[in-house]
Amino acid sequence: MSQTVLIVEDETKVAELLADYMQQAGFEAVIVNDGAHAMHIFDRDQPSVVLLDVMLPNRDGMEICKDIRACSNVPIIMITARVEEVDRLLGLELGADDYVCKPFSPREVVARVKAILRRSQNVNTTEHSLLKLDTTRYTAEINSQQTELTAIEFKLLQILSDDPGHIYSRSKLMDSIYDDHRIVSDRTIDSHIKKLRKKLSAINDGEDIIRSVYGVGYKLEST
Amino acid sequence: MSQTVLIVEDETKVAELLADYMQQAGFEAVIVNDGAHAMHIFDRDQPSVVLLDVMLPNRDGMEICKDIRACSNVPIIMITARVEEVDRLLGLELGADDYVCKPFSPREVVARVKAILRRSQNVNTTEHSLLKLDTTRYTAEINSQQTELTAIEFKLLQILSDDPGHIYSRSKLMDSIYDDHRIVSDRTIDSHIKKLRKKLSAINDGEDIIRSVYGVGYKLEST
DNA sequence: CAGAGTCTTTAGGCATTTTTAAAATTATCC
DNA sequence: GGATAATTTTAAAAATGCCTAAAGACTCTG
Repeated sequence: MSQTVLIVEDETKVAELLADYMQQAGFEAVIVNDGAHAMHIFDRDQPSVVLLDVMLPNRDGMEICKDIRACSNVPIIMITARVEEVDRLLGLELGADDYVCKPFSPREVVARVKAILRRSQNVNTTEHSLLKLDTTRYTAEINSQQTELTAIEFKLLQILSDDPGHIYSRSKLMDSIYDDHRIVSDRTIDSHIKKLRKKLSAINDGEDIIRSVYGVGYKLEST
Repeated sequence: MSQTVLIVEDETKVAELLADYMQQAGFEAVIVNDGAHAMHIFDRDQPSVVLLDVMLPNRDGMEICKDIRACSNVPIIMITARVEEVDRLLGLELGADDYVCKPFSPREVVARVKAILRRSQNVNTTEHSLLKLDTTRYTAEINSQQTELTAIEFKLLQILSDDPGHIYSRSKLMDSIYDDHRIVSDRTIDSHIKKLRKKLSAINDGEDIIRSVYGVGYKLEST
């Protein structure tokens, strides 16, 4: 059930670099290096996100963007060579969801892709009745009691609370926390979970809402 | 106590784009996509600025402008599709404070909004429970003790105090300080923060109201 | 163009967080 | 219930990010 990223980019090096990072992040990656074929592949593969270079041979990225928008609301991230161009593109109201400038950090692109997917999928996730997260403050609230979380603790909780009951493996949690594909020990996750549990119990009458599932991973109680 | 921008614009994409940028700049953004409801939302939310598209369904932007002017001096920025139209609008003396043409650069709009607020806030000082900022003097006051700030220090403090408790990343602070997309070292922000802290402590019994959040950024104490 | 003030960068020391490793506990399966 | 495998705890190591101070760069002003 892996999600597909369509990469429309003529520079092979760049395309493969992106593809590599996307795969590391758990996506399937499909590369098209020629504007003329982009729509065909798009129709065939029905990707979850499109990374679209503005400068392309045969067919301009902006045209492709419009064509996609004519038939789909799939998130589109435009890749452009210069910062100043972003403003111009924005003005054109092409309907892209985000913009990235070259030279970009692949990690950043992965982060944006994840962020966009999170946004577009958040629409139908129900909020955990008890738990509220404040992204601007990095705090968690249960029954109007608050606690401050570190960056990693917050992200971890954010993912778990995206879909309470869903069991996330340690490696999936790692992938979601780090935008680079760094490898850390499974025990690292345990360690963060432990700290999270401590902080959350403190504002929840000592009750633990994080459950470990033997041999699988962690989940949030799904009441 | 973040400031609100009311965006009256029927094209969803454009509205959301603007809202996004406004939020990045530390404002709250409210969107109305139908001229007929604009006044109602205006009364309800009491925005600090209004971005108003001229062409709207149901109710013309110019009429709305007049209605707002009938009951408020809030800054209004009109958005129009063609340059030539600006001249015509100017002739009508609608009472708008500024005009922007499509296709516009969102950054430019943000800059104009900030500029207008800077101007109009000259009169009333924004105040944190303890902290008062005087935009005309670039001074901060705590318990009737004052200190003078440099332009950058002042803007920095202004952003932080917009929403105490909100953690702003260094890059977000940079974006808010500079209207061009200039990139400076993260340490630069630290350096300004350091100077701010020194000046603020001096008028606050040595207490520091700026907190750093490891791996995230800075915030103002939110008591 | 010199001087003053402001802004930016640099680099070493310090603080916090993150990661690891190893021991203690708990769960699963037969 | 005993053997095995996974999780939790603990504590200490490693990594990362922050603070400071001082120096260099820049920008005004006269």
